[in-house]
Amino acid sequence: MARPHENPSPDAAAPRVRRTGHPVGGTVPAITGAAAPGVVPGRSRGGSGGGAGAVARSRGIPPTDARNRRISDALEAWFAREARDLPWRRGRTAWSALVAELMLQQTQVSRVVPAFDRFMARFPAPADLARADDETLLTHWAGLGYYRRARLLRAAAAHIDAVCGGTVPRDASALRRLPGVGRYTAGAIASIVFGAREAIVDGNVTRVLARLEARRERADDDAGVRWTWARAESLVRASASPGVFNEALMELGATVCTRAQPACTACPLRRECRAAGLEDAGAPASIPPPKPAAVRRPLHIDAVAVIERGRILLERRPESGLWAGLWQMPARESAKAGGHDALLRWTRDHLPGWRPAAAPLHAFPHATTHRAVVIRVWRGERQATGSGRDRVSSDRVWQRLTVLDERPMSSAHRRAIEHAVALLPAGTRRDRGSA
DNA sequence: AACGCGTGGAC
DNA sequence: TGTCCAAGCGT
Repeated sequence: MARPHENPSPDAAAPRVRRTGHPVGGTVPAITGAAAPGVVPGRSRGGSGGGAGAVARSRGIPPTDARNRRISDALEAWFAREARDLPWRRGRTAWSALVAELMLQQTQVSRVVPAFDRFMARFPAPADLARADDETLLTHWAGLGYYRRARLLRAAAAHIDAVCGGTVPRDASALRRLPGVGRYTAGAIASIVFGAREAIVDGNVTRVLARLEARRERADDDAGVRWTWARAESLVRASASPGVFNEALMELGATVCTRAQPACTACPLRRECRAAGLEDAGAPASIPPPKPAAVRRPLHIDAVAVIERGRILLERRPESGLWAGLWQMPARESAKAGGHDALLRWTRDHLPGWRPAAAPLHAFPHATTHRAVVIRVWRGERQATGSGRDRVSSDRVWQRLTVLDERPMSSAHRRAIEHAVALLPAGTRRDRGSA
């Protein structure tokens, strides 16, 4: 796991530092070691430092400031005790953090855990990823969804390799110039890896802060987003260690202040939480209100399983759109369900020499965020057209069934193929040597 | 600036 | 079971 090159994280071990019962308001040991070179100064903590802070204290700290400090102290102390042991928190470097953050965009931790170490082992430095071909790249991203992120990460790696001398930038503004790195990701890396006093807002933070201040409205719109970022910024200004605070805020949302059943009795912010004090029963769980259901457009996919001598015919999807660049069985796609006749016409044009069997082998639904997909799998039958070897266009391949996992595919299409192979006669599955 | 982009956990 | 949504970003 040691990744000795480039950007060792100053506070990689921060959550694990000894916190022998420091009460809220005490100084935070060691994690301020994140105040390494290049850190945005921000507010210094704990001491009786001169300047405006001391003046403010002598006149009485504004309530919001005191509250912000209580919140950030309690949260950081909680995180020091309760932080989960996650792969990207071990031996963290800026590169490993960048990989983790891209993978974690709109993706749950449990999905990323198995993929992360494989990816890092294959691409230990930006230069390794910058040179990767599509197949290798997407294979290592398989199952994570939102495959465009993989290409953006590769583009970021290429930028780092070519423009930044192989080193991940330190500033949020420089990080934001990397493909795939937006406001959240830049702030996360700048703060968590480099200790910069940058705020972050993700889904967890949005929910936690709305509950903390009993802000009942959804924060999707412009005003809501502005409010959330402003609140996050005021808290990170008060925090002892911005990176620890930011990670703790997300962790709280992921493990305690969850969407449906928040564990308020276990929450370190219970005393500060304004939703917890609301009259209506179960108030925190009702914030924010659910978003109205989005319409899912139907998509019907009729895939033809063309299998011979232990090989299956695969085609590559277009470079943009759904499942961009991934492999699948030759398939007809349409907004409305088509019958056998429609598929037969389609195969005449797109799959000469083959035709679909009379009835599908299998059919199953698959939902994406915006689509209600129905996939039907048909067995491909030889047409008696006599000619020799089929012409296979450049974006199609005969793929050996024994090494199917070499081809990056969506989960949906991989499942379709597994069904097809399982249901076919054993003879067609057998590999009869080379050819 | 609204929309497209995957997959599966949780309830 | 259907529904919401998760360490968002690019266009």
